Amino acid sequence: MAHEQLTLSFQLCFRIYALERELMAAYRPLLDALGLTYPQYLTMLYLWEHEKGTVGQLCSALSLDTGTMSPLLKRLEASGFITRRRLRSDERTVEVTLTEKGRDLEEEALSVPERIAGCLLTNDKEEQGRRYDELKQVLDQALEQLRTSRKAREAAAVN
Amino acid sequence: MAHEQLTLSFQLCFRIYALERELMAAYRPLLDALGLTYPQYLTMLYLWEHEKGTVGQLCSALSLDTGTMSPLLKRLEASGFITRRRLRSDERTVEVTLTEKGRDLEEEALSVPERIAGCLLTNDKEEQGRRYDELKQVLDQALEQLRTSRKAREAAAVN
DNA sequence: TTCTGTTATATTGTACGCAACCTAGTAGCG
DNA sequence: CGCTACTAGGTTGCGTACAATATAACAGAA
Repeated sequence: MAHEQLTLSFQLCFRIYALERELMAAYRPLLDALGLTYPQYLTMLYLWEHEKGTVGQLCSALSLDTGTMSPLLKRLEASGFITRRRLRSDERTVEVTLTEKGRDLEEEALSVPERIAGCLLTNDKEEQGRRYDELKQVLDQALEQLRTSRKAREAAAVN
Repeated sequence: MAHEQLTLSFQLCFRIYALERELMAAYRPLLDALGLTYPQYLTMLYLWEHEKGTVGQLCSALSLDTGTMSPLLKRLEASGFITRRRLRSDERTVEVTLTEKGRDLEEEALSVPERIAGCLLTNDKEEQGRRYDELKQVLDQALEQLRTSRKAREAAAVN
């Protein structure tokens, strides 16, 4: 029966789709308090670690298109967390830098990861470790598999 | 160090976020051929199984807002896959039904799940079973955990 | 130097996803 | 019947995502 075929991969894919949205719902109240969205938060995490970066580096770090990143950075700039300026050495590339306000935000964001870990894993600190490893490994396998087959598709499309 | 704290839950969350987009990228070429997006495909899956349903039932089945579902259904109607009409018994509720064209689409969509399974898991049929169970279980645990803590948050917000 | 191809980013258009709000229809109660 | 509360969907506004296209700057060859 057709529905047998459906259930296997459908069950996984729908769970991944649902999990992502449920996770965003967990982040939302925490990030709202900081005035950030999740992709903006990821951008700030990158900048808190590296202090600055080009648009291309940010796109590649978050696997995002310039069509997503470009307006996102404009909004972060409008919020006063970053500044953007073209490099004199190469006027094509735009360098993003933290402002004082952006740097200060890191302190407020310090509690976010732990609070999310509580939502996503469990409150039992001991159990957290086990689940963390398991989840991470399984997610990595799936990601790796998808990326591999995407590359295969893209290579095939050229021929 | 702050980055120790960050890495734990960040590593998981970013993987979930990335995995969802990578999965959508795998579906995209397959669904493009059918003239569907992934949420539209999920809607059609529901209708292929149940033949019809109210907007509320679809929202609840896919965990989507009316703000998402309502325009999505309009687009499916514009594509000729479904029709919408208000029930005479209760003029508030809108019933969605497959058209002939919508029903016919199921046949074309039959190969999608298997092809996705190949991208997401592996081509080795035997290995697929193991990975499937593992992934499903881990995703369910995470989903369950997030939903539980969301309900706790919402209950706390009332008080 | 000029032409050509490439690179880095920006813009446009379409479709989610969700919060907040709106509206019409229904139900219950006096 | 008239009032109120509730329910089912729809609308608006904002922020992603991403394909497709555009633009300006750079780099290398003729």
